[in-house]
Parts: sequence; structure tokens; C-alpha cells
Amino acid sequence: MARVREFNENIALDKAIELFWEKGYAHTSMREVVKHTGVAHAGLYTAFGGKDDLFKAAIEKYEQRIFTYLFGGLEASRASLKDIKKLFHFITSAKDDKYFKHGCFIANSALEFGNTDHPINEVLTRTFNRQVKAFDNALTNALERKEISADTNIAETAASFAVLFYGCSSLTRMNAPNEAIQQAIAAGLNSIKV
Amino acid sequence: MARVREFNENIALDKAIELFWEKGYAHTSMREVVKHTGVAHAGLYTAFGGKDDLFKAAIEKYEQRIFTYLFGGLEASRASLKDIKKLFHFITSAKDDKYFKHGCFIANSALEFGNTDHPINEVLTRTFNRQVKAFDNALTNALERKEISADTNIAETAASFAVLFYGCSSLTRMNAPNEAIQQAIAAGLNSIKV
DNA sequence: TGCTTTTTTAAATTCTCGATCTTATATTTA
DNA sequence: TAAATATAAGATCGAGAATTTAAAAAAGCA
Repeated sequence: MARVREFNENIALDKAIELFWEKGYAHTSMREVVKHTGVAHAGLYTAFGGKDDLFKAAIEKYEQRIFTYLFGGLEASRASLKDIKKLFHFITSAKDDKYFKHGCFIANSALEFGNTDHPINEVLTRTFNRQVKAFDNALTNALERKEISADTNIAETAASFAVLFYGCSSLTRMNAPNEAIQQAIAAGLNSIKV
Repeated sequence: MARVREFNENIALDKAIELFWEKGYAHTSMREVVKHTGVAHAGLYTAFGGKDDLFKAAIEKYEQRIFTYLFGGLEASRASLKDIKKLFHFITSAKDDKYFKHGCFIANSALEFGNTDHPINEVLTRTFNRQVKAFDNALTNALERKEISADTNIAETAASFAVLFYGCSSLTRMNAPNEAIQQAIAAGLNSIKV
């Protein structure tokens, strides 16, 4: 055996997420990552590979995180209308969150890489589909429990919630007045027939 | 008098818009702009200044364009519900548009520069506010004409349409299934009480 | 025809990037 | 203790970025 690694990969990756989240991929240099993580260049490269690989690792860890804490409730078999409301309630206070004030990291990245052939896009579209599916699951359960009207168009409503989420993420990132976000969410939730 | 400029600034700027729109600011190099416009470096620099200035000019010309062709109807004194529907109807077919398939250039840029102190943000937030105001104007007129219910919350609805627009722009750019966009728009428009 | 002014063209310059290499240090095994 | 191995820190590399410069060319005017 040889010398043991001093820095913690998990912590370093969290720090990298912070930077990429705030500034995006292109606007973040590896030098800044070195500075922010406190890990030397070589350490990052041996632990994660290149910048692309580090970014992918960051995105995937972030994905895991939001599907645990943000969309987790929606994917559960016990999901209900309450979980959807809880999600959007969090969005209204996202501006005060240290990191979520920069919008959703996945949404930001999806826009940065647009419709290119960059390999990261596979992860990003997969996540989007998973988000739509989570809304769909919660709505399906809510309908079964008769929390919402029986003639609710589940697919349509799930899609519109996903769009609402991405729209709110955009407005949060661009520091739009919180009023607009709250009002949009209120309108979105009110459109559900009970 | 001296030698007259060979290239047309307007055409060159349009070409620059195309590139910045498709790839964003950071992912577009001046070399690519030179190649795409057919104008040499020095020509671009004397005509527009640096990359930042060129980008700002591109954004401002684009702003002018969408407020003429896309949001123009909403700002008119004769604006009505029909104009709102027309706007979102265009969004549903944006995927087939040569340029709008990359989403709204303003929305993309607003996300790229996030909540930074970059001077371009002034233009971007100004445009956002103008968009909200355009929705507000159309809804106010529609209410006066009794096209929509008298108890419609104008501000709330205008905000939610702005969010819908930015959400749809995001989904268009990331090449999400058109179905989701259409369904979100349908849900958004259906939420208006007549 | 020369003179001035501006554009064009092409190359040089300067800067920053991602990535790698070097040297010194720390840790474990033999 | 000595050899082996992996890390840490930072200098360094080539590539590509934005920007500038200098010479050549063109257009009007005396």
C-alpha cells in the first residue's frame, strides 16, 4: 500500500457542483475549481478525469440529490397532490437558498448545451423525462385517491408542471421578482380541478 | 471622404445573432463569428467593438425583432386574447423554425449570465419586464372587452404566461417532446376563465 | 496625379484555458 | 531503515481564445 489520499472526493465534488451550478460549465475554469475545492490539479485529474468527466459526475450527483430531496416524494408510491404542492412551495423560497437561487442545475445545463451532440445531453434529457414521470406518478395517485377531479388529463397536467418547473427555475436564476414566480405557481396549482 | 465599407453591418449582425443564439456567448468564438459572417476580425472590431459589444448589439437587435413580430400584438392598444393565443401557437411550432428551435435568445442568455454583474443583464431583465407588461396589457384589454372573466387576476395570469413562455423556451431548446410543450400550453390557456 | 482617410487583409500579440510534468513529501511494505 | 508508491504543489506546455497592429488597397478630393 502507499500514501493515502488526503482530500475527500465527495466533498470536493460537492464544491465543484457549487461552482458549475453558479456559473455554468463554460464560465467555470479548472483553475477556479482547484481554488474552490482546495484540491490540486493533479488530484482532480486522477480522481475524476478531465473537466468533462468532472462535470458529468457533478450533474449525476446533483441528479441523485434532487430526486432524493426535491422530487423524491413525487416518485414514491404514496405520492399525492400534497407532494406536488410541497415541491412548488419550495420553489417560491428558492431565492433564499444558497444554491437554488441559481435555478436548477440540470435546467441550467440543459440550456447551456442546448440541442448539441455533447454526451452530457443524454443525462440531461434522462433527468427531464424522469421529472415528468414523477409528476405523472403523483397525479395518477392523486386521481386514484380522488384528491383531484376524475376528468383530469394526467399527461397534460404533468407536462405543464414540468414546464412550470423549468420556467420558475429560469426566473429564479435571472433574479426575477419573486412575486411573478409565486403568481405563476398559484395559477398553475389553481388550474387543477379538485 | 474615404474608402467605403464593403460589408453590410446589418447582415453581419444578423449572422452573429444566428451563432450566439444557437451556441450561446461562451461557446461561440470570435473565429467562428469571422467565419460565419465572412467579415475579418478587424472589420468586426472597428464596426462593433469587442465580443461583449457585439453580443450586446445582437441581443438588442433580437429584442427589437421579437417585440415586432412575436410580442408586437400584445403591446398594441388593440391587443386581445387572440394575440396571446397566436403567440403560444407559434411556440408550439417553434421546433420547426430554423432559429427558434434553439429557444428564445433572450431566455437562453438570461440563463447563461444568471444572476451575475455582467452588464448584459440589464438588457435581459428589461426585456423580461417588457414581456410581462405585454401580457398584462393584452389581458387588461381582453378583460375590458369581456373576452375573459371579470374576476381574472391580471397580474397573476400575466406572470404565469411569462413563466410558461420561459418554460416552453427551455423545453424547445433542449429538444423535449413537442407533446409536452403543446400540453403545457393547452393547460395554460385553458386556465383562463372565459 | 498625388494626398488623405478609411477599410481590408493577414499576421502578430497577449492572455487564458485544459492538461501534463516535475519535484518534493508523505506513507506503507519489506 | 530503505525501497516503493502515491499524493501535493506548482511550474509548464501547446492550443485556442480575444484583441491589436501594420501594411496594402480603395475611394474621394485638391
